[in-house]
Amino acid sequence: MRVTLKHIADDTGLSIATVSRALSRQKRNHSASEEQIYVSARKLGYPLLTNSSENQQLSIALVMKLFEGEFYASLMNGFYKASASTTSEIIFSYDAKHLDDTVNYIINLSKKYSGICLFLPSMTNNDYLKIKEGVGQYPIISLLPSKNPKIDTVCFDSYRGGYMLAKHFEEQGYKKFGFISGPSNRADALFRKNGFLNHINESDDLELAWSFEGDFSSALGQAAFADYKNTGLKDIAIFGGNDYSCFGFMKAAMESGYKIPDDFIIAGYDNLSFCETFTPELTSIATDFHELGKKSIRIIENMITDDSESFGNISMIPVRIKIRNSTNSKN
Amino acid sequence: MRVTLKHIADDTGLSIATVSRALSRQKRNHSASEEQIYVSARKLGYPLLTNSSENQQLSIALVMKLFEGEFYASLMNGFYKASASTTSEIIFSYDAKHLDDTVNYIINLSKKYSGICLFLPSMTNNDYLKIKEGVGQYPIISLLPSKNPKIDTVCFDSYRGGYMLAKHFEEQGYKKFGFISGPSNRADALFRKNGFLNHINESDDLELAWSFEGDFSSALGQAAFADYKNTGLKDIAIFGGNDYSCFGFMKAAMESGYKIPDDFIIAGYDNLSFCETFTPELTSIATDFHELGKKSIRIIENMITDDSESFGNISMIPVRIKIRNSTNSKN
DNA sequence: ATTTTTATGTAAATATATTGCATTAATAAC
DNA sequence: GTTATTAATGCAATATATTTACATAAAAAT
Repeated sequence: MRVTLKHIADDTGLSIATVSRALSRQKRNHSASEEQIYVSARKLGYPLLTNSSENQQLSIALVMKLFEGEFYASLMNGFYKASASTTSEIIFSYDAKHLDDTVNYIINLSKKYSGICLFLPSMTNNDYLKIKEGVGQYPIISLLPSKNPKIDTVCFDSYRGGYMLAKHFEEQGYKKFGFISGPSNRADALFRKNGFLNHINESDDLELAWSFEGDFSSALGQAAFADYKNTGLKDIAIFGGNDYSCFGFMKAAMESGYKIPDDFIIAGYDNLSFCETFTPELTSIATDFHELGKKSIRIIENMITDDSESFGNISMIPVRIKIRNSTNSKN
Repeated sequence: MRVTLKHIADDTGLSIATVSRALSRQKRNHSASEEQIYVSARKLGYPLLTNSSENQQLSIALVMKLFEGEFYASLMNGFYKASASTTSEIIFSYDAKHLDDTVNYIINLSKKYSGICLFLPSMTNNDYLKIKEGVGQYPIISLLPSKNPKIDTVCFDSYRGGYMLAKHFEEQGYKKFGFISGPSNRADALFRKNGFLNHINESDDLELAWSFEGDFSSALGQAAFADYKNTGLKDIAIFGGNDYSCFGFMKAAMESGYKIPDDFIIAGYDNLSFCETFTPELTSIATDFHELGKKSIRIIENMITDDSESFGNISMIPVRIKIRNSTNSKN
C-alpha cells in the first residue's frame, strides 16, 4: 500500500539501490536515470519532503470555491499579506472535482496541512459537524458567519455594517429606506440585512419604504431599479446589499435621468476599488481582509500549540463605513 | 534526518508501536493519544499521505504573487474551472516570505507538486535558467510572455490584442492615436504596445499623436488625462494599456466636461466586469482565462507523460476584442 | 467482584532504505 | 588504438524503520 523505493525501482526498471542513491544525493546531477527516478517518484507520490529540517513550517490551507470578481482576489490577498508576518505558509486549495463530496475532501486535506480555513457559503451545519467528527481535534475554522456555528468562526461583523449604514442614512436626514437583499442562503447577507432593518425598527419615525430581492449581481441591481422606478418613490436612502448591486442600480438610474445623490442616496457593501472609480463615488462598508487573514492565522496557530478542544467560538472583525458622494446630498 | 515514527513517539511520550497502530488504523477513533499523535505527525511533517491509492492524482501548483484586483481572481478562476475537467488538482501557492529567494523556493516546490505554472512578472531570464537547472527535466511553464523565453510559455497573444485595437480605431475613421503605457518591466505590456504601434507605423496616414507613461493604475490614468488635456488634442483614439487606466482617464475626463465617445474614443485591455458597468461602457480586449488554464494544464500533463525535454516553446492563446460604446462615435 | 474490552509496551518479525563491493560502461589520457 | 580513470549500476550485506504477536494493566461492562 505505502509507496516505497521498490515501486519506483519497478517503475523505472532500475534497482532499489540506484533509486535510493538518486533520491538521497545531496545535489542533483540531472542524469537521465535520475530524472526518470524523480518523475516516477512524483507520479507515485513517494514522500520527497520528509527531512525534518525542511518541513518545520506550518502550512495552512485556505479552502474556497473560486469565482470571478474582485472580492475573491481581496480575500486571498488578505491571507497572502498576513502570511508574510507569520512563520506559517498559506496554500489556496479547492479541487473543483470534489464539489459533491466536500466533507470527505476536507477531512482528507487535514492530513496534508497543519490547519484549514474554510470559506464555503454552501456548507450546512450538518456538514460542519461531519467534518469535526472526521478530523478530530484539528485546527479548522470557518470564515463565514452562521446562526449557530458548529466550528470556530472568524468573520466580519456584517450585522454592525448594516447597522452603521442605517445610522448614517438617518444622520443624513432620511426617514424612508430601501433595501436590495442578497442570496438568501448566505448568512452574512442575512446579518447585513438584520443590522440595517433593526436600526430602522428601533425608531418610530424611520420606515422601510421599499425592498427588492437581489442576488448580489449587477444585473439584478438594474432590475431592482426598474422595480424602484415603478413605485415613484423619491427622497429615499437605499442599501444595495453589496457594491455590485449598487453599480447596476446606479447605472440604470442615471440612464433614466435620475441624479445621485439628489434623487436618492445609496450605499453598498465590500468597498471594492471601483467605488472610487464610479461617478458618483459609492459609499460602502469596508472590510479589512488583511485583518481577517492575520486573525485567522493567529487562531489556527494557537489551536496547534494549545491543542485544547474549542468549538463554536466566534471572532468578529469590525468593519468601517467609507462615506463618499453617493450618500452626500443635503450638506 | 528523515522523519520517522520514533520522532513522533519521542514527541508524544508514547511507544513506537502505539504510534504505528494509531496512524495505520483504518478509521480514526479520536482518543486523546491518537489526536496527540496526529498533531505531532503533522507538526514534524511525517508523510501521512503515502498510500499509492490516495495519491494517484497529479497536483499542479499555480505560483503567483497575489495582489488585489479582479484580474487575479479571474486568472485563478480560469485555472480553477479548468481543473474541473482534468484529473489533476490545482493548488495556488506562493509564500510571501520567500520574496528574496524565489528561485530556490520554486525548486523546492518541485518536490511537492507534479508540475508548476509560474505567473511572476519580476522573474528574469537568468532566474528561469537557474530554476531549469535546479528542477531538471520537470514540467514547469511560465504564463507570461518574454522576449526570449528560457522555459515553455503559455500566454495570451498580447501583441495581437494591441494590433486589433489599432485596427478597430482605424476602422472607426481615426487617424490620430494616443497611448498610455504600462509598467516597463512587464513584457506583456510591451507586446500590447508593440502590436498597437506597429499597426500605426504600417500606414502613412496614421500617427501616434500623444502618449503617456502609466503603470496600469487608475490613479495614473487620471494623471494621463491631465497631461492629455494640456495638449488640447481632440478627435483622437486612445489605447489605455489596461482597463484601470481607462477608468481613471474617463472619470477625470467626464469631470472636466468631456463627452465620450464624442470628444475622443478609448479602449482598454483585460475586459474586467466593470467595463459593462461604467458609463460609457468600455471597449476592451477580452482574455479567456479558462482557455489559458486548460491549455496550461494540458501542456503540463503532456510534459509528465512524455518526459521529453522541451524548452522555450510558446503557446499563444488568442484574445478577442469586445466593442462597446466608448469607441462608438461616428456610426 | 468478575469478565471483557481496550490501550499500551516489549520484543520479535518483517519491511524498507542505505552502503560496501564488484562489475560494467563511458570517458579521458596516453 | 590501447590503457587508465571515472561514473553508474546491481547484488548482497547491513542498518534502519515499521508492523505485529504476545503480555500486561487499566477501563468498561456484566
